[in-house]
Amino acid sequence: MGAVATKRHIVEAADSLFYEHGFEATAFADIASAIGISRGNFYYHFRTKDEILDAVITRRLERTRQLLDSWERETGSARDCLLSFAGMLIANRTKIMLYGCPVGSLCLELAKLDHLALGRATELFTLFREWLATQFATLGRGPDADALAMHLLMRSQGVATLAAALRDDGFIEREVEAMKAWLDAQCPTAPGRPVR
Amino acid sequence: MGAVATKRHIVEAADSLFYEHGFEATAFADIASAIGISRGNFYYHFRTKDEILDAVITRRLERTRQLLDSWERETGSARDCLLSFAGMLIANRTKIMLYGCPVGSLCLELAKLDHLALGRATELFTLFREWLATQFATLGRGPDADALAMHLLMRSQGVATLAAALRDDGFIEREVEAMKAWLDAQCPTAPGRPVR
DNA sequence: GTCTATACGAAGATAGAC
DNA sequence: GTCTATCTTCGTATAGAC
Repeated sequence: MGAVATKRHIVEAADSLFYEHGFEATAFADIASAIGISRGNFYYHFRTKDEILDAVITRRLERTRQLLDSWERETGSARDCLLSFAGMLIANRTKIMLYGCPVGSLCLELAKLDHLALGRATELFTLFREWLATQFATLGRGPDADALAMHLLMRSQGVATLAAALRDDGFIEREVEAMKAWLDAQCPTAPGRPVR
Repeated sequence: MGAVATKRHIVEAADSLFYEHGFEATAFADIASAIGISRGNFYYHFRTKDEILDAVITRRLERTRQLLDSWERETGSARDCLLSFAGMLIANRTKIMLYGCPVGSLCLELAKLDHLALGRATELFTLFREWLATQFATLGRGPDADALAMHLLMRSQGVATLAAALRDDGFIEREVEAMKAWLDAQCPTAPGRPVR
């Protein structure tokens, strides 16, 4: 197998395992056995575990950008973009009920470890934050755009954490509905919206 | 030093360290050096690390019950009780910005570790959930009491996680104000509330 | 009750053969 | 590039002296 392919396999497996079991709890042996290589082979591609973490965060940033781009391409309006964000909680609910949000849980773990990579992991939040703010600004909420983006991010984090703790999928559905109702109330130009 | 006192010191130190650095990342050596005993002395009081975790959760449950009781004693109404809950995010904001919520972050870590103690840690959420629901029921929101309690819990979790990731204390203040405004809108009998 | 000394295993990291 | 073998450190846990 080529070096590029193996390296990609390592990062893909590490990405999943860091999400499902945490960064610290994931050993090289776990990643190695998941993709069928030896532990020793690791160090040809990465010198330290921190380098793998950095590659995982970089991969997540790239994939998140692609996801946000696809939402913009595939939906007709900023309002639909915001609904796509809320829908992510439903689409990923099986894993969220088991492991929470991959971004939030990683940031929390790195914060407790006082790990230098926390800043890079937080970029994932910043990416969502600025994209969401852009959508709200498009909807005429320019002055409040960032606060509204943070509020929506906050709610997604709360739903993910509580769903993982209580293992309750009905809760996710109810809160996503409430989130969409809140979004409707924030979109002054949306059709069918009751005027305040 | 007496056995009871030493045992209490161990649990107190473990409680703090599990919160600040995580359960797995905290070694016996860390707890031992924090309270000035030897590692070996540990096993006179606890046989395994899991036993310490159990004692920590039990301690947190007891202290949470005391906290909720004190809120009921010291405030005049169910509405004030709910405001006390929201105020907890302000009172503990320094630590929340560094480590998130002690309940949510512990549950997330135990979920990823597939640890048996997750159920016990979740009891902490259940304790808050039922107490909050009781307050909402007192305010005449009986049919929605549990959903309202879950919504408030959800928001507290979202605020704590995002505050820890972004290390932003202004964000906590803004979201707590929004939380209080939401609470006002949920209290039909509260004085000064604008009627919908 | 608390200590020192130590056994044991797990995990990150390295060396060198193929 | 990938492997096996090995080094080293660390962390849980145990044994036994004081």
